[in-house]
Amino acid sequence: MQGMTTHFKASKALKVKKEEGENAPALSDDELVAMSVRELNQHLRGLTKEDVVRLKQRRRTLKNRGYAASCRIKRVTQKEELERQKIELQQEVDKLARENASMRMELDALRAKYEALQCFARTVTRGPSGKVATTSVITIVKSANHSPSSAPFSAPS
Amino acid sequence: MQGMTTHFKASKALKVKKEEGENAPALSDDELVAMSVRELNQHLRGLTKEDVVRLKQRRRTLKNRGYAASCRIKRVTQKEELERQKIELQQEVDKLARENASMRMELDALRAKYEALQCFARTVTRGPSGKVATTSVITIVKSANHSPSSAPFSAPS
DNA sequence: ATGATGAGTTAGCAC
DNA sequence: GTGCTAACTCATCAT
Repeated sequence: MQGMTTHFKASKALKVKKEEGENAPALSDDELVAMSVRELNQHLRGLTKEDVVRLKQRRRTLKNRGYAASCRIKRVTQKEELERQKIELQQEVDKLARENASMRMELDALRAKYEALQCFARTVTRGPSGKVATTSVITIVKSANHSPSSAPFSAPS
Repeated sequence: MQGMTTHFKASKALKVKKEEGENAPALSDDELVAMSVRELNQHLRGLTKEDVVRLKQRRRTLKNRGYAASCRIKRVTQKEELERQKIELQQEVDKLARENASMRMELDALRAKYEALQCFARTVTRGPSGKVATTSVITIVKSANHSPSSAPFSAPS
């Protein structure tokens, strides 16, 4: 709109101090925006009504510039946060899916082991002559059990 | 200047103010921004160099206004998309977690059933006198099996 | 008064 | 030239 305050960062230009006869302290943007209301009022003494209004408006504009920057930062932060959470959830999905697959295999293996043992139990309970049954269940168990840690049951001594 | 209305294939209708000696068609913003370059050049005939520049600049500004709007729409759309995906992933996590818990219970139940059967198999194979063993495994099975569909194994008839 | 945000403007990049 | 986007300004709302 009006060609004012282009984006240059005046960093503490203290060329003109608060000397006595000087009424224009030439406040930098940083100084003006960081000033408290009470400090501002001290700088406002001896200025025309128009200058007061102009200075206050400049302060407001500078503040707004900062608010706009915060707003943009907040926006990108929230977006990054969403993306972070999304990745986190995706990892959790992967982890649970892996656990799930692993458990499914374990379940299948156990079911197989169980059915093998069930088969053996049937033969044993049906035919009381246990010698052949014992031999056959050992064979079944060796083919069904893939984990060496847990034998389906102790072989009879 | 007003006699060249032979090109009626122009997209927008010719407005008023074309009759008098005024050669400013008073393009609306919508017309100007929707115009093709070729159409624009036709409207540029007989204008000052300054007016040409001004009109082109106005067109650019109007275009930019539209771009800014698209940019904002895109921004909120992407954010909504992220939130949608996040909800979707959360639902998937919940579903997998439920499946997981269910399978864990199934696994525990099966392990218990298996151990009961294993126990029974040991007693049967160790002591060949099968009468007491048969009775005891039936008792164990009744306490460990919670699903009525699958009995651990058929009770001996 | 202060802070936040939608919309419009400008500068500047990429194609 | 066209489209996009960061930064800025302004209007407007809420506190």
